[in-house]
Amino acid sequence: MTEQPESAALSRRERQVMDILYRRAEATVAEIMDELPDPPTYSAVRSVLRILGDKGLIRYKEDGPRYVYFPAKDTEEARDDVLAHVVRTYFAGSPEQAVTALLRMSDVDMKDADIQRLRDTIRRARQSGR
Amino acid sequence: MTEQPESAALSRRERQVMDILYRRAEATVAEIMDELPDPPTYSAVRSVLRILGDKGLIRYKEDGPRYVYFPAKDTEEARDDVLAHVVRTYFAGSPEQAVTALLRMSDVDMKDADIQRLRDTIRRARQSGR
DNA sequence: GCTGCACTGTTGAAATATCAACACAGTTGA
DNA sequence: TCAACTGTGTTGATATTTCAACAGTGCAGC
Repeated sequence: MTEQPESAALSRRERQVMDILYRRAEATVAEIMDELPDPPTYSAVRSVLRILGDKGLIRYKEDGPRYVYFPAKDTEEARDDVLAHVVRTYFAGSPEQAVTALLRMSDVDMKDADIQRLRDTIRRARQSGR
Repeated sequence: MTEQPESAALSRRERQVMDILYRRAEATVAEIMDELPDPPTYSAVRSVLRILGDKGLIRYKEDGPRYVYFPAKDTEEARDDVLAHVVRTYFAGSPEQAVTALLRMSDVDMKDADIQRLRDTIRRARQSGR
């Protein structure tokens, strides 16, 4: 069996909430509720937040009368984790392929020549770097 | 509320199975079972596969006496979808930032000058493309 | 033809996730 | 002060997910 990152163990709602928190960096219950698909009640959102807190994935600070929630893991670490997972799952472990896909996706009109140049750049960096 | 891709609607086990299928391209029930964390029984895995089939996310072909399952969506489309989600959720919608993180993470050891050149390449391609 | 084996098909129980209701606390403004 | 409002804390019902048991099918070897 292959070890999965903890994020893989999240339920549907838990994941939705974590995504919102990573996207916004922080959010109140009301804000989270607004962004959730098929928004449940305030109480339901708070249940999910309590569970995420129990799992150590989020924390909160007080902002006057209310709580502001944010991911416990810092952004950079979360980014590395998710990229590692995506590269391994969808790109056969090849970051270079992922980069190429990102560029193609983010700029449809990029010329093939540009992509080729980029690949060369990466390849050169690799060879000199190691 | 923000629209979520269908993958966001998957349960925990469903997502784990889909990840395995994307990573391996295809797999039998036994293979999936082997790779699942806390592997349940054969029957349990098949239940998940049936649900994924009902949702139209996977298909199967017959290989002699057994089924071989594979994602219904083709790999490239799945890659684009997952990258789009990651970029939006973790990189403030900036593919360029994602590329930089990928390169840094992947031990490419690119020089700053290389990264800068890469950025210029992307920027130029964007401007001319639009 | 049997028997054992390796599968799939289906059903319903058990575990978990999801959700809402309600009680309670602090703040604000009349 | 007190009523309305906006929060949190907790509990338990409901819905979904997860799982295993068992029946049925086809095939290989004796």
